[in-house]
Amino acid sequence: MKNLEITKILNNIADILELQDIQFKPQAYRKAAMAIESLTEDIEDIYKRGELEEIPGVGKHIAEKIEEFIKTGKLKYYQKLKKEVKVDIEELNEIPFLGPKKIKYLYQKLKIKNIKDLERAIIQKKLRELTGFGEKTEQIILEGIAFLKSRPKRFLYIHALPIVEEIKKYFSKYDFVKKIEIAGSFRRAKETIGDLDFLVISTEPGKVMEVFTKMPDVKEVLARGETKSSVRLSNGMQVDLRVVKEKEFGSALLYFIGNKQHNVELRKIALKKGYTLSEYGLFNLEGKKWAAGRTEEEIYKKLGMRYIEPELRENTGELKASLQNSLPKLITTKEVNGVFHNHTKWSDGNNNILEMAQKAEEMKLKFISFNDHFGTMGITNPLDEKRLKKYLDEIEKVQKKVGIKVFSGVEIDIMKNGSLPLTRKKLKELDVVIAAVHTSIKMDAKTMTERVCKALQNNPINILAHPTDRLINERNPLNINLEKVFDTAKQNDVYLEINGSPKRMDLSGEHIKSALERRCRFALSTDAHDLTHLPFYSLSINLARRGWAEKKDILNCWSLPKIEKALIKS
DNA sequence: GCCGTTTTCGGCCCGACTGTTTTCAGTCG
Repeated sequence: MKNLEITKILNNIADILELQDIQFKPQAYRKAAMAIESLTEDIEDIYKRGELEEIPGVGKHIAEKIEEFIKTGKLKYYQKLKKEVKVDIEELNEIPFLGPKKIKYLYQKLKIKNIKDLERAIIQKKLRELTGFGEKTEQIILEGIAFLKSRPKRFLYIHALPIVEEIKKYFSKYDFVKKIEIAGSFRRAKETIGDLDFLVISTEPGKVMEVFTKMPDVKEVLARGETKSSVRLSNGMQVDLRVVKEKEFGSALLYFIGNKQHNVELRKIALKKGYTLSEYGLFNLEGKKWAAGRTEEEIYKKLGMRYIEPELRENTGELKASLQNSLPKLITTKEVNGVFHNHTKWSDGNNNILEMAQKAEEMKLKFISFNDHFGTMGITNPLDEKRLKKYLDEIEKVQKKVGIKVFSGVEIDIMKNGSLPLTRKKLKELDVVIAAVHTSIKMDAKTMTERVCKALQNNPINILAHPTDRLINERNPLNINLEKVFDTAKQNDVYLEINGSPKRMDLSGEHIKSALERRCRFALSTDAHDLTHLPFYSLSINLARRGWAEKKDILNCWSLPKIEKALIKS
């Protein structure tokens, strides 16, 4: 899978071209890079079908370059460019507030090629002698380098959630704050969050800036203006806040929620319809007369579009769907009747079956499914055939004590050769069979794909758990051909798990969308190992929404009789 | 370098903040 390598190379080319003052080409390369990054399919497969130029932003020339890289593993054009510029643009461009213009100037004047050269020059106080640079710039760059060296990885959504709540609460006590709303990738419910973007309505922006930069958890004020400021919290998270007028709130929300590509395309649609769109509103091209901006709905409507939910704003077809009134009706928490894939003390969970079931009932769910480990992974205290029988007995007892449906089941290991460590007959006695790869995770894509597909074909499996097995910031996804797995799952009536465990978040929204296009169906799960993990199903709902899934696509949203019927394997 | 229901040529989203200037260029989102 060369998608990420190609993405990186195209972005690097864009950086170099920008350094060379070349107009518009950098944008073209970046646009193509972004499209390739968000592909869920292996770009080599697309190339083999001769469909590279179907990728938006990829034309004849970039397609040729991708082809060369796929065939030879190299790209002569890129190597030529790298020789021309001589500087380590990749590294230097990562430093905040240092862009192509300054990098170029620093090379011309001081022959600075990398971070090491740059640090040395600053220590020798050489930068401040250059026009356009001063002491302050030296300091900012030094801090940028320090930040880069110690920077945290992207934050998990679940880690950002309490911070968002706290900041909202903090502002609610000031009467000069009429409204505060979170935007950015958090609002789009991405699995990981780079920084937080807040939007405030107030007629006294000065006061808002004052209390924002003085929040108790602020470690550093990165920028402070009249209507816009940025701070860094003590945990390293950056928070941006902007104050707007009531009339601008909708347009500002659109702008701040993004994503960038969605905004760019939306602005183009506005231009085509005779408007210009910015964070200050929608204006008629002629006369610059204000046309809309109070709410997002109003702006979309004026452009002849349906409202697009933030989770869909990734420029992956939502704009077209909105124009054509064919947007999906996204699922809501209310529509989810229960959760699959929960662990108890019988394997590696912290609570017993009754406690978990009672908690689910308290949460007003209509069912819970227990799927303790079965197999070979010793560390999880897995069930064996002897304990399985007692486990099932206890589930039966708990069923009599609670007012919700309790499904029995296991999470069973898919062995290295694609077999399962329990017979077909025994598996069919369970309500819900969840299968997953847990061991021998370092396999080449072909072997891994065959392993998983074989398991799905030969066993009565209901749900394939965490299909990529990634752990955010900790473990890369499996080498696996997901498209093939999706097709095999579809053919064998296996539901794909949408695992809401914060570090897993697997499948991702992008993958769900791709699986949906292959007519797959899904099961939401918490992968709870503790009572307190049960609410994680809301994270799986985020993923389902980002993946365009509707009620009809999600097993958990159906009626109990329909679910029971769907779980019976022939 | 890409793209097309005004187009195969001539456009390509738009504005705030900062440091270093004395009106602006660079960077960021």
